[in-house]
Amino acid sequence: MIRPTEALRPPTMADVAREAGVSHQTVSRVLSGHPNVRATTREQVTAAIERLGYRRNSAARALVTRRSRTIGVIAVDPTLYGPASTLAGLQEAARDEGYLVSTVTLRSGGGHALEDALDHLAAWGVEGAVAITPQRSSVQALARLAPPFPVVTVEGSHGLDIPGVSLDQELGARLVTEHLLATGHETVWHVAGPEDWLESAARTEGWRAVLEEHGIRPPRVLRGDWSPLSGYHAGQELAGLALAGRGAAPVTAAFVANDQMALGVLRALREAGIRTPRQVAVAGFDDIPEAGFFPPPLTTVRQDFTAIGRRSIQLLLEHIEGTASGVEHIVVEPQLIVRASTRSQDGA
Amino acid sequence: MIRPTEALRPPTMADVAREAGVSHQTVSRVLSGHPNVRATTREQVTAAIERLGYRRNSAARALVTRRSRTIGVIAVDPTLYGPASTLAGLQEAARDEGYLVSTVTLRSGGGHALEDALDHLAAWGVEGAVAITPQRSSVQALARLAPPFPVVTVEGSHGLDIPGVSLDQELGARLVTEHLLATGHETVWHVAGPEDWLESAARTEGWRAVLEEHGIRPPRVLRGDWSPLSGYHAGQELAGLALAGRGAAPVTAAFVANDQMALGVLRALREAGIRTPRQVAVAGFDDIPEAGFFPPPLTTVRQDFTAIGRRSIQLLLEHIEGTASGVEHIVVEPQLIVRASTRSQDGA
DNA sequence: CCACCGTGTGTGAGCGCTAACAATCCAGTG
DNA sequence: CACTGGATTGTTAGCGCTCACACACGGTGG
Repeated sequence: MIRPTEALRPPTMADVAREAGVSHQTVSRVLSGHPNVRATTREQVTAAIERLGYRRNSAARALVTRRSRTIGVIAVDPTLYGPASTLAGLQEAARDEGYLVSTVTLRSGGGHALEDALDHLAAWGVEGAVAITPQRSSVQALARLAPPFPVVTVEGSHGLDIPGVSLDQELGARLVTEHLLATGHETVWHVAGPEDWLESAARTEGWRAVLEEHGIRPPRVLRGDWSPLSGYHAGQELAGLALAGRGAAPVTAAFVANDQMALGVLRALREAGIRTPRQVAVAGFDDIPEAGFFPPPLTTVRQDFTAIGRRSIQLLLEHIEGTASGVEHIVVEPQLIVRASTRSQDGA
Repeated sequence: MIRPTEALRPPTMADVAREAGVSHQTVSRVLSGHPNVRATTREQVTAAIERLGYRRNSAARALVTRRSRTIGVIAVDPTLYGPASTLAGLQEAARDEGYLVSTVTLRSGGGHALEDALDHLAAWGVEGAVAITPQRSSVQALARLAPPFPVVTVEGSHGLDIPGVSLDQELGARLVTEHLLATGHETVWHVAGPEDWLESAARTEGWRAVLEEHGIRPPRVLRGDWSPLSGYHAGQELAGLALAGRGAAPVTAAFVANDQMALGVLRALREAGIRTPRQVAVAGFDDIPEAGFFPPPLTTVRQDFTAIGRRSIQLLLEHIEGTASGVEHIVVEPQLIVRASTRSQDGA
């Protein structure tokens, strides 16, 4: 049965010292791998530790060293695939570095919630924090708050004076858009994410830039909230435009800002009797595990979330150790994954 | 710019005491809401705290109170929708109770990884932990390990001597199976999850029980690994059976153990030219956000992950406070969500 | 008028650890 | 053979906080 060990208080360093017949300082030295300890002494101490089941008290250590060896993570919606994957990458990286990761999830993205979260982390003495705050408002709040420890952002440092790691969203969007144009489409429609999200803005920007470079006037941007339902609504609108004939730009290709919305778009098109990719090609962003099994399998942009997590921990540690070189922005490259939803264009 | 405050060490309680012209103990009393402090004194102290930007040092507090006010969470694959949602629920609940949540993710589910994770948490002095370890092997390892703090499981306490919270998986499976039979199917096929997962076993059990209660001999169980791809393979097998004609039990309905695999099954059926639900009805489990937009929208079982998270924190705190009444198993009820993938059976 | 009590406040000890310094030992050196 | 210096170990002083206790004060009751 799993219970706390008897109310006996756990052994202290002094207990180990007594058991091993040395001073507590020697125990401390053994534990921290100090070189100047005779091998035999070291063994005695190790044996005593083993025998007593001793474990260093992290609170006492933190008190005297002023280092909690804990870092905080602030995540907005860890239910979404992206944040969840980043989180997982972060955890692993931090643990490898000997840090404990404490996570705080934000109910809403509001500036006040973020302040509370930072407070919560500060109260527990984290040495630094990673903020997975892809909303513009959150990042601005972060820049304003100036917490008592270094903060690194994930997907949020654009143009602000905060170090961070992000995927090259714009490049991802460019890859998709170029791909669609190369497949023979006259133009590419776009279903964007929420306006407040930096990722969303960057994706829209990449899409727009490519079209303009090709001398194409970008069609009106449709907008969703990342959810499949919002994609569905956008899809209905696209379907209407596609069927209405050539009012404006022809609807033969759409770049949807994430895979979940793309699923909704696909559904709406199908319901309207529009075939994908024959009549309208659709591409997404994220490469969620389901994407390869959508009807049809979705062309999308893969993000290396593990790398992002790892890099951000690395960057944060540099700031904690004070070895950071200014305000750095690390950019991770995305990868285009071409699947059936954009293949074999009708008129190509 | 976000940086640690100057190398000046942060103010201590003694600083506040001096500033307010009282003793450090009075400051402590104010901070912990002790009643016997004169109102004017309290105000002076509060003002001094404000002025200095003072903050209690949690390490010092933890050292003397022997309470870290931190709880650990061990999660297996926080990328999956279920664990991620549970995690989110946990976080919120814990924070409301004034606890910090430290998460450790398990690379693999192996017993050794779990031991490492517990060690990691123990090293930081968590007061208790929630283990989201839906695999049988993990739970068994947990039962064997007996860590120095209370542990509560989520989806893992079945039959073992560990308190825990779980969804009534069996009931969920029963609801689905009953629903499919009620729609007129002669029998229901089943695509199970990995054998090692308790959730998978319970779902299979519920399905089997219902069939047997109806005097139906359960068909052979197909098995996947929760991924869409494995569902796709299972779907191909089902499609083969469906088209081969009536060798054994007719394939007109399938209960797939999670939504992601169900997506794969749907795809395989579609590719084989089998219509859903007209020829084969399909139901899933989890109600991931995408489920309502599958082709066709998926009948599934919804789990209230937030409730599960909340209840498990509650249970854990009871064990930490010592007010727990034995080894309790809390069961949360699932909800059947009927959508198009099982509606309008051909022969009904 | 003094023992008694409750309220408000201060004092001292110590939580378990690390860092700085002091002490000891022993080999090598002039 | 005292003398130096590195290796090894011990001693002491806190880190910042809470707990237990002591103390001061005014009001009661006998």
